[in-house]
Amino acid sequence: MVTNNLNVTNGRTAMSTQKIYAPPPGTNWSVLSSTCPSRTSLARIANKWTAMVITVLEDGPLRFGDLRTALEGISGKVLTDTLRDLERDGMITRQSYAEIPPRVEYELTPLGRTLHGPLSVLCRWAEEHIPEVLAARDAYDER
Amino acid sequence: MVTNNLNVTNGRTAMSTQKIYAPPPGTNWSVLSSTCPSRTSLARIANKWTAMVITVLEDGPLRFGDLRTALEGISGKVLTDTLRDLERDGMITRQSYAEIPPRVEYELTPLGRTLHGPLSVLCRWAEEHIPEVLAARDAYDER
DNA sequence: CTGAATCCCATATGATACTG
DNA sequence: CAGTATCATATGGGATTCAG
Repeated sequence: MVTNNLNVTNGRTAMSTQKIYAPPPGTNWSVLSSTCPSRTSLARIANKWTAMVITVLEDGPLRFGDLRTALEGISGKVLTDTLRDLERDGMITRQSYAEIPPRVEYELTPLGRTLHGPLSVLCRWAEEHIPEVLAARDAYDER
Repeated sequence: MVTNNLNVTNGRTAMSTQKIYAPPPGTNWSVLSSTCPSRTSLARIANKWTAMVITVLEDGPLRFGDLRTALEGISGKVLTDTLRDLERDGMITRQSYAEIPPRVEYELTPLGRTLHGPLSVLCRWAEEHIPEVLAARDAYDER
């Protein structure tokens, strides 16, 4: 199941969006506030699989199996859950074709595309700084 | 306990770092590869609490209690675990003062500081796009 | 055969009580 | 104050089974 692990009362319609999410007077209304809905959003995007999915989808739509191959090692369930969460949050679209064998394609939405830059930066950071991180781990564990 | 949830054989010393993490010939050696150590790194940084901790620490060292206050809603245990993981990976330093009452300060390392930009971008993205995300959720759930 | 739901376990996270 | 210990629960994730 796709659960919403967040301690926030959902807003209602898209129309009233701006009003609902305005900070109460005198409140620091940021991702740091436990009552701010943006935390739900941060939890979704600051996530290992999300980062990889968005990064991989940049080059165009991919079907389920291709994503699974690209994201070496992800299980079917986790990929399904991740994709559904991303679809729900408006980051990707899901296009199912009535064919045999079945074909389902996932594609970045404009919103999702705005996330690609930031997330790919993160992926690159991870790749570029492994040596330093692993060295730090070695040093730390040696004590 | 602080666990390492990763499927990677640790490298050995900092000296041999460059050799060990060179990709086997013909391999796409990226964060997408399940055998690439950078995944361990990505898992740590692409994380809700990590993003918030690094973001908050940018303005200078903070002590445990201040961090806990700033990161509204985090439990002591989780904050401890998160900080220890970040320290192990060389992102922050921990300075303990022999005073009563005790004082412990956490500070970004140069390595950690290189992460601040990318992660704060993510936090800001979350803050700026909540309306769109919540609207998308509304639309999705309405079906 | 592809995509995804189900079952089940490991881990992550959180609340609470306790200590130097 | 800054943790640790313990316990309870939520979530992540893999193996398997199911559906079209």
